[in-house]
Amino acid sequence: MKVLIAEDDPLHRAYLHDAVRTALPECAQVIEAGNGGEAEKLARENPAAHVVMDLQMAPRNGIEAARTIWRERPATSILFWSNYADEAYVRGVSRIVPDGAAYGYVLKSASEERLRLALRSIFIENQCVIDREVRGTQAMSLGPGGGISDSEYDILFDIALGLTDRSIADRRGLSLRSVQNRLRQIYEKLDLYQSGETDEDDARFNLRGRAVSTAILRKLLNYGALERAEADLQEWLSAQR
Amino acid sequence: MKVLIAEDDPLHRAYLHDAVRTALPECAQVIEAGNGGEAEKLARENPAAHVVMDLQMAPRNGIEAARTIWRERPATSILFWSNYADEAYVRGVSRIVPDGAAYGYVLKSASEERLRLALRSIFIENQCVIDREVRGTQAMSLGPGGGISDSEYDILFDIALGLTDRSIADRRGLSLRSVQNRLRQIYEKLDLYQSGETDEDDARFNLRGRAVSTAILRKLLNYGALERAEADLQEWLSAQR
DNA sequence: TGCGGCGTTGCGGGTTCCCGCAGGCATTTG
DNA sequence: CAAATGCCTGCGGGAACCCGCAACGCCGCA
Repeated sequence: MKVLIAEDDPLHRAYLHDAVRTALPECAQVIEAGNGGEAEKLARENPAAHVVMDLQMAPRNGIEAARTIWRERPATSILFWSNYADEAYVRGVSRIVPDGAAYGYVLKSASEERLRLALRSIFIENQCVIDREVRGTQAMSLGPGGGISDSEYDILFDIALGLTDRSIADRRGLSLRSVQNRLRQIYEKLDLYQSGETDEDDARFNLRGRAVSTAILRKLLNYGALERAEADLQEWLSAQR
Repeated sequence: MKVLIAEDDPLHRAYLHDAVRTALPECAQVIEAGNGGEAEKLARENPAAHVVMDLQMAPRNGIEAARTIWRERPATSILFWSNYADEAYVRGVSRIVPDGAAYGYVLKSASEERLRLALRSIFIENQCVIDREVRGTQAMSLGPGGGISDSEYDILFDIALGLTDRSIADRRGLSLRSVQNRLRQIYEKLDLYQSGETDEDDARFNLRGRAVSTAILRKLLNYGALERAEADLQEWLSAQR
């Protein structure tokens, strides 16, 4: 058994290396990568390796790396090891995991015990392991209240990227009016209709912009997700002309 | 001499503790805090302590903690130790440092040698030390090209928060038209007028939203900065009625 | 004293955004 | 089959946004 570690912080990398060694004595080799690009290369060279992946790395982050690894080898087991349980990360991961692949999501704040347990569950038992707090944010996004559907999520990205209603309609294959309806639903779910509606001096906020800022503050959006969305957008733009 | 360490990651905290011990043998006591709130409390209890501060912490980040510490003791020496040289962080720090205070900004990716040197320079020689890459982003923001002035920066936050032109005018004490002029300058400096102006099919982008997304992608804005801006905004809103 | 640059403000317009209203189509339910 | 529900679409209008143009005050400079 081989394990590939992708993590840019040397301290955390060493810690991980140690945890893998003690949790998986049957592991013959531990390979280390310092960013997403390296991880993809090393995964290609070691086709049987399991992967432990940090999410925030530069210049190529964990989600992009995982996407290309899974594209080449859909059966790979990947354990994501992240600082945060933000919805943007959780959605980003759950949206790229192939059917049948085993994966896990544990927080860096978890105890070493939990980390070791997750390593064994995923790489030996081939079982999915999701950290408790992460499940919490997952449940919240599926609940009836603030739950934003996938299609709404897409359009949230579009306005976060600064696209026009017209462009969104083109891109998503909808009419202009439908885009606006979806926007309205998003505003609704983001609770933008309850601030400053005391008497008549509303109009404090531009709904479009306010949606983006509250999405960021609620961690539905973050830098990495926006970066990926921007890359997709550029790709679509150049395919357009 | 006492040194207060504020850093939420245990691994990094231990590393820092070690570095302080070896760089400053004359240091009698090293105090550790796990987040910004703790740091403020411990700084209050140890009025003579120098401070080493991580920027990204939860629930209270390094900039807020530094702000209150400096408000109570403007002469405190603070060394910021951060993962990133983003303009949002650099501006956030340089905007709160009091006159005459010694401070430093060192990246976590710097060698331990550099870290030790910075520790001695700031806490013993009372000298400012700014990491090379950080100076780079500082210079870029002051240069003639993409340099965004402070007043423009304020308004960039306002649109990122989703405020209306009218509200921005009220808040900043400007006329509506002046706000729009400043917005135009921001769009100019963000290079929003060069994408998709090939023939006539422009209008791909909503300038207002596009400004926010490119500001985030260029790291002029980030979560922490937006969070602080939102808090300021709420304060102003409640002072308004 | 006069001149030119800079920032601010007002006016008017074209465009986009936000939304109420109503009609069309598919699926579900009694 | 009829009614109901949900989603998409078009129309129209009021508000906000983006901007060209022009006037005014302020400051530095010859």
